[in-house]
Amino acid sequence: MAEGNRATAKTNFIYSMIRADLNQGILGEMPVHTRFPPEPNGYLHIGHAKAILLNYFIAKDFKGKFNLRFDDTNPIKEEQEFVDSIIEDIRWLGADWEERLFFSSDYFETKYQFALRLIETGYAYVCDLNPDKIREYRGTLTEPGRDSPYRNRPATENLDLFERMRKGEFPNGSRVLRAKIDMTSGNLNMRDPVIYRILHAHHHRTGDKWCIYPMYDFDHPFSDTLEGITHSLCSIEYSDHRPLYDWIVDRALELMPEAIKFRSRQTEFARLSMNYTVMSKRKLRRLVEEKHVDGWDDPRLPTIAGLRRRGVTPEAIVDFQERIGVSRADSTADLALFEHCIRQDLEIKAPRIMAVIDPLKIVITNWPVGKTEMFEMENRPDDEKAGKRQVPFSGTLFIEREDFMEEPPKKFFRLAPGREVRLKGAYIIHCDKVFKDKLGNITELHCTYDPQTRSGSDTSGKKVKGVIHWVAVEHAVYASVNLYDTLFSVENPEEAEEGDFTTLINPDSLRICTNVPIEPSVRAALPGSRFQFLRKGYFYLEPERSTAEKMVFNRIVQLRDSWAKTQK
RNA sequence: UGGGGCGUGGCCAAGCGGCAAGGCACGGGUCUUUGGAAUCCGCAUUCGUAGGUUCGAAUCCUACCGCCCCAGCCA
Repeated sequence: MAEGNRATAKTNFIYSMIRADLNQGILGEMPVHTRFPPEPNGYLHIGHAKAILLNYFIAKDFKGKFNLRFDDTNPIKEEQEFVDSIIEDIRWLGADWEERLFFSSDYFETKYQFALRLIETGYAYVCDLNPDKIREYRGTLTEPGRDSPYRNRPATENLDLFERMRKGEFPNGSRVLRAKIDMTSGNLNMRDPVIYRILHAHHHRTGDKWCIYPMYDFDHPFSDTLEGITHSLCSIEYSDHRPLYDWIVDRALELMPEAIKFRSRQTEFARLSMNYTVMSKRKLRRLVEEKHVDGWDDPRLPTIAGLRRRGVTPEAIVDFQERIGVSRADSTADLALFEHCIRQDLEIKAPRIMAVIDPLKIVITNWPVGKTEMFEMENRPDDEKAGKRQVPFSGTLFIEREDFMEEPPKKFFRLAPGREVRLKGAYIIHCDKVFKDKLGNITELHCTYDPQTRSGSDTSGKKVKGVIHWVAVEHAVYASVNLYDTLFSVENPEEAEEGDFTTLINPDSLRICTNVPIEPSVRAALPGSRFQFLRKGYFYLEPERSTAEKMVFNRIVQLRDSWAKTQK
């Protein structure tokens, strides 16, 4: 999609809605303004990336603004550590909030003033019911609730009580401030929702200044109006909260118009699910805490930190986000689509290099002893500008164990006794002899090369179907390679019972190969760079864990493998 | 038995009364010194089901079915 056309070309329901809003002029002079409102109580995952990028690109496409605002209204669960990691992740994704980094807690005083006005005008009251009683009075899904006995407390008394709540005169849980709406509403959220609670807790930003904290339903819409958020996007489960959102916005417009920049509105969209992984915070936390994975940034996790450590690029995530689309229907994105996006991005970025994951030694018996020949190989097919590199070839080589079969099935184009293959960029070899240990394991192959088949100047006229990669033994650099696969072996681990979902973990989700021979040009690789190991996949030179002595590569994604498919 | 949503091919997703976009996946061909990439072709007579309105319905109406969310002083 051409840049600049996105605002008019995108067909999802949110873009359509914004276009309609613009056409009807309901934004007035306001720019389209979105925000991402994370609670700093955990790590971000790819589902959050969908929301972040959706909000960010809407602002960008409509030449509007995008805010980052931390929803930090519950000091018990929130920590600065998460603020830092969230900022790092969003920045890495490329969503730019410019100078608009905010915290809900920035507005605590204004919110308190707003609450005071709600009380003065009879829209809110202090309720002394304890949590159990509040629940009891709320009724059930099918039965209406009953009015709290404190519902008609005089405003002056409410004001006094609320001010004393702020001063810290009452213990946690003893009283709350409630909006006076409708205890018989079919929507539980409208049955006089609690909007302030007493919490004697240290807040990561405001310290001990407050001992009452606003609830999400009160806080969020009000913060949106203060920031001039025109389109407040959230996930489907908040649909039921929309009437309350509107109620708060309307009260703000009515009682505190001087502080309000816009009559913000909420729009919900379906959150992202993906197969072969879990996204729920509880399950992710268990995986980390029970050490099923190596921390929040384990490359098998769908966390942004995990994807980054695995080597996935932000561009691939953006592409994925664009392709999955946005709607209100529950949906599960296919891992295959994500992998496609990753490959497509790396296909044009990653230089090729040869590495042999599971080495089998071969000896070229007619190769002059001690001779090394250099071959010039392209860093990227289809792109000469990517340059070339020198790759040494000699008489003892490693090839991939799976590229040889003693008794090849039909359609197997690689090496087998008496058969020929081309060693990529070098010569065609013929397999003469197979050596085995006493257990019958193949230990070595003896082959002969055909001098006339030199790559680029082949005069033999030979045509071989198979081309395999290789590494010269005496020139190899040995690295550690982490082969990652899906963390779960079933498509929908999220549907499993919380109690036993860990039994669904894929036992082969990580295979560590500690001595993988790689062609010597890898020595020049910069930490954080990505390569395509020819025929094997895309790999990331992990900067954090690589040392001067040993490079550590993570497999980002495998190449498509139509041979593996035909084998099935 | 309350309220709010959603149902278009295996997975996403356009479509908004004029006769089913696109992507991924899948199947097949071409090309290829990556069984990669590229490229071409195929892939829903049908839109949860049943009725109705209409010359004409995925789109409008009615009923039914299925799935998801809501009873935190979490967000």
